Amino acid sequence: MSVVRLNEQQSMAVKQTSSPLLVLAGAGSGKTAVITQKIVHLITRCGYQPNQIAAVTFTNKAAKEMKARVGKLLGDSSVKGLIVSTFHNLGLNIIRREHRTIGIRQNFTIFDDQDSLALMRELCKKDVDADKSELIEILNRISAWKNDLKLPDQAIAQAKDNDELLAAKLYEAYTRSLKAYNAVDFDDLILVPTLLFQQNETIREKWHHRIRYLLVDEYQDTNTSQYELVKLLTGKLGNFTVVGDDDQSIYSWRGAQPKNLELLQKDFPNLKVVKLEQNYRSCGRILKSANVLIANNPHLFDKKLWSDKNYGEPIRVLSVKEDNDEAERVVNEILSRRIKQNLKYRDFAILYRGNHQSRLIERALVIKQVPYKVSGSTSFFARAEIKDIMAYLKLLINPDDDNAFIRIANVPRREIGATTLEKLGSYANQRGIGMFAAIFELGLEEHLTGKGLSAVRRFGQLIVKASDNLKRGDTLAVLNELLAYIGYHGYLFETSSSPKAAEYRWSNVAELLKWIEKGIEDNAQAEDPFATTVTKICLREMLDRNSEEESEQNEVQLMTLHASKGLEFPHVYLLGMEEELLPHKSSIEEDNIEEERRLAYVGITRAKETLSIMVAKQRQRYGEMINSVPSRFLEEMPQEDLDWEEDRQQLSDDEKRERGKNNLANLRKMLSS
DNA sequence: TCTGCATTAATTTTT
DNA sequence: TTAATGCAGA
Repeated sequence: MSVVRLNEQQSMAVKQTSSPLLVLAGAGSGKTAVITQKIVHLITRCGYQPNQIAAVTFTNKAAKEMKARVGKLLGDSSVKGLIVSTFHNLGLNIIRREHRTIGIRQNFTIFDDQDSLALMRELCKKDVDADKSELIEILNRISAWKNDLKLPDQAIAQAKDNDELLAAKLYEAYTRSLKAYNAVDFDDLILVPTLLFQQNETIREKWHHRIRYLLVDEYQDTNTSQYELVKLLTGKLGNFTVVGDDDQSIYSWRGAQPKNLELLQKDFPNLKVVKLEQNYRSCGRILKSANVLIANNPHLFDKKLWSDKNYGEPIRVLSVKEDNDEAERVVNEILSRRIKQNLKYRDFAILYRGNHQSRLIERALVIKQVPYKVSGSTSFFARAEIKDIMAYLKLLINPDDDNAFIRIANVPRREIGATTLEKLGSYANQRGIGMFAAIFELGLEEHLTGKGLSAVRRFGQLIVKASDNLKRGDTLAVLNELLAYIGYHGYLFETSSSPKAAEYRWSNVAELLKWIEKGIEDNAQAEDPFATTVTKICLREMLDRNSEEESEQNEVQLMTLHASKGLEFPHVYLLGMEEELLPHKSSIEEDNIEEERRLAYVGITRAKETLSIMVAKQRQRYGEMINSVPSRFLEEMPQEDLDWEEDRQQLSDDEKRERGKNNLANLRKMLSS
């Protein structure tokens, strides 16, 4: 690894440091190698100190991998101070350092979307009658405004209709609540630093000084506020390298603006552009199919990916009767190919459009006792028991977090009902303080009667005591003691449908505690290791923990197409290549086929050696079977490279004849080409 | 205030 | 089909 031969373009990309640089890096063209080599180059050849360089990615996984690679090249000790983090993490660090100027108190909470939803529900409770999907709709609008650097007053002023005006007003209220709770949401992690840099030249200069060179991975995924942050961080000098591929832009729903690639040329006239077009990952046929497919999309930049690897096996299209068969077929395939071709479980990846699709596959894998790993699923954090415990942790760190307070004041039941909370809330509101702080105010006694008051005060003391203990004792011991004291284990048994379910939920809690233990160890040098750990968990930074251990693990990889970006696998199974699934129904309705095509492109280009595409004729949806049609993307792919294979037993004679014809046609095409 | 039953919505992707 | 939500009654 330490001796990496770069091709001409890669080498140009690494050595170009005098002007801003855009690297257009096709799938599998070695962009991570370029970024890591460039960091090395900057440090060893250009006189940069490691702590003057920042490399920004979008996922924790990518950041972790990049850090490990650079560490390997230079030695872990000599990259001290080098920033390799996600956009959100970088923003978090800026907010932490500058919290005073921003007007946020230390130990602020990070709201994940579950928290935001709970808050929005609370805000709507009073006068707006909205169900969950409407709340999410409003939150999405707010998120879009934030990503577009629009503040509440602008949103209100520019509202086009009543719906929008309502959302804009809720945006204002939401922002005020976050402020009061001493909390920020995911979008704020970018928005707040960007606004700060826009408004405060001194601080901007300070960070210019701190970060002299910036590298951005997956640049096509940046949204408006992220691009603005990049510009503010690098200033007019434009000491940056951004790497991106418009064909792999799959996050427009999150505000990503692939046109930021073009904007760069306008904003930085001295921008240099380097294209990486040699693919080192996939065999020729897979690459060709991907190219042919993506040629159906319009392009910002021309790019011709090529490979000098061998052509490889045909791409198999496995057509099965229904989704159950799909799962069974894939698992059987993996089992037999593993034996026949002497492969490891981890050589296989199963990719799909939506998280729910993993369920059937998981079941089949469990039955056949195949070890597997589902990655990128955030469902862990959606679990009630995890949300409960996280709320306790957040409240311990930030007593102003009313959101957390409301969630757990009565969990487990301690006779603090809705009415009591309501009264406490309005009192706190009127006094302009947090609910937790309000508990101890004498004035509260006028608003709450004996029973409610004592229940609330008991709860307050519980938190105060635990918080005091945390300052002294061993964190984990204190947390365990707290859980034992509130009887959370017992509570799970009372509220679960079966003891088995309760045990499972408790094991989730135990898992969370294990993460915290590990986090505290890893961040022992931090000012507040416990708070740091909780923050990292909020940012999902510990989702795929101990990546080194993990790479030793031998498990079939399951993930969504989105989660697969940036990864590669020898053998890939692409599930559900059907209309309404890929492209997804809602994308068809919204006429956003191009992004779905890119998603398919990403999936196909993950494969190094073989690709198998699954198509089911019927699929269960909301409990009833519906017929499905092969995806239009299959038609767009080069037919001579596809090998259709029907499930033999389920073939009618007609279908067999049809298949034969097709195969013959394919064979002819192959011979003639 | 809590429990149990009935009704209904969900399946796009994530830091 | 499953999971979450809402309502009625104790």
